[in-house]
Amino acid sequence: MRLSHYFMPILRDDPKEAEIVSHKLMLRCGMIRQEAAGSYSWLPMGFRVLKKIEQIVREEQDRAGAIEVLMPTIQPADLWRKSGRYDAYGKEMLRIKDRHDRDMLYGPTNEEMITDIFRQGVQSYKDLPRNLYHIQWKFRDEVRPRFGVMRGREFLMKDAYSFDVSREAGQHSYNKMFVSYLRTFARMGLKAVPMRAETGPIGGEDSHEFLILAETGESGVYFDRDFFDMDWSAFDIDYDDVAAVVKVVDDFTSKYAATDEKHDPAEFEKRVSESHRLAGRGIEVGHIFFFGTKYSEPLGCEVQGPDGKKVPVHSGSYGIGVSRLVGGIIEASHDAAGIIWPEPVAPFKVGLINLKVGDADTDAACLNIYKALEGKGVEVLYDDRDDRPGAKFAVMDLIGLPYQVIVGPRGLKEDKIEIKNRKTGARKTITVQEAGDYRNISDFIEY
RNA sequence: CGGAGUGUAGCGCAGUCUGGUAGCGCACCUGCUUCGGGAGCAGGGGGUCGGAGGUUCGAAUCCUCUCACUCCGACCA
Repeated sequence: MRLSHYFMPILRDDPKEAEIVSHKLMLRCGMIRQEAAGSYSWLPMGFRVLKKIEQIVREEQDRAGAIEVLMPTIQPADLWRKSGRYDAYGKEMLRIKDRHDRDMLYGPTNEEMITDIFRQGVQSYKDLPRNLYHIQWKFRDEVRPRFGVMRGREFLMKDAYSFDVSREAGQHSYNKMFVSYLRTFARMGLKAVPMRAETGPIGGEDSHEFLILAETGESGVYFDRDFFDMDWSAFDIDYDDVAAVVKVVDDFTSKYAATDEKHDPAEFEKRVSESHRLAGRGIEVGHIFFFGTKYSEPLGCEVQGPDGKKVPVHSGSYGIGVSRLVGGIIEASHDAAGIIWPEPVAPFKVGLINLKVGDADTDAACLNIYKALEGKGVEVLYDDRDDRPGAKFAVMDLIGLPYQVIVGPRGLKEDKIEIKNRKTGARKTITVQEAGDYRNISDFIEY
């Protein structure tokens, strides 16, 4: 993409309304624009990141055996009247009437609907287990939205719902989601620590929150520093291997980790040596629940067992805050100059900086590099605007693409171009010859 | 939902107390000089002051109502 043709309204100063760093940076980079309290338009830069995160979530859900569906944002109230939650949900639920004066609502969640879908489609234990998920916009009319996309009213969320024939099978479904969450967040460059959570008003038998560390997190967290030394990437696991899945879950739940709600200082001191005790703040990016039959019994969500009798299914629900993750990743990965995107979610991999637009040699070199990278499938944002070098550097650092390829007349005189790693600041210089007249430039960009 | 505050140019703000017909910085446009870490000079365009009503010869400024947004608290992915 050529920057001269792109839509990326950069702000030089922090907008007044933004409190936290991710909100400021997202506005300054032109990733989002606020349309109403807690409701945002996603501009091209932000949209690209959102889509990448969504896709990683999708791939890992699929890999763990979940099946994607899509349910509407606008739901009939009747469904919620049946579950008794239409009145219970309160003002957080946005209620709407259609032209026939029927009560509708903008879904704050889809539990009722997915349960209905499941009941209609599954009658026999032979059809279990199943895990259905969707990635959809939801609306909760929060009293006080804030922190940009971290706590908006409209937000993109992945919800999965598992249905199993027995407690043991349900636990395995829960464990699979647990492991898939580790994989999902690790792929985004995050260490999301699983912490035992209050099941809260939703209730159920088991629940874990996944939190990433950030100063602006909404929860206090206490955990064993061993988490940082664990291998977060080696879960190339066979999800059907029950024992292997259990082992990973056990590994990650054996260490102490708790939010302030569940924190027990005495236990913390007992289980974790002083030098390993870490305390900080965390942002919740995922939350999983195992309900058992808590909901299926009252809702009559049953299947016919081998003996012909109806048995309530064991269910679980699993959420990931997709839009929230955009802000969360920035909170966890930025510096004074701007965002530092982890490569898998970066809007572009490479920022190509033409330091002297209009200089024939520089223009030609940049164009060659641009074409070579695009030809190799490397996403590149080419700053071909007629602007001063300093401004270009500042903008490129601000938007935080992982690598910058810097080309100017001064370097080209010696047949040299420069590659900078945004995260480490490391720079290396390569010659045009080394890059095979730019054709192999992608080989020199570290991945 | 309680408390506090703010709405003036794309962004950040001054002007409001003490009414006289809107200003600054950045951004933007033109030209010249500059050009490896947010350049300099000169010239220029853009707002009717959140909205409605009222007071007044005259309202960004005073009064009434209203809408929106922000912050603190309680709540929450």
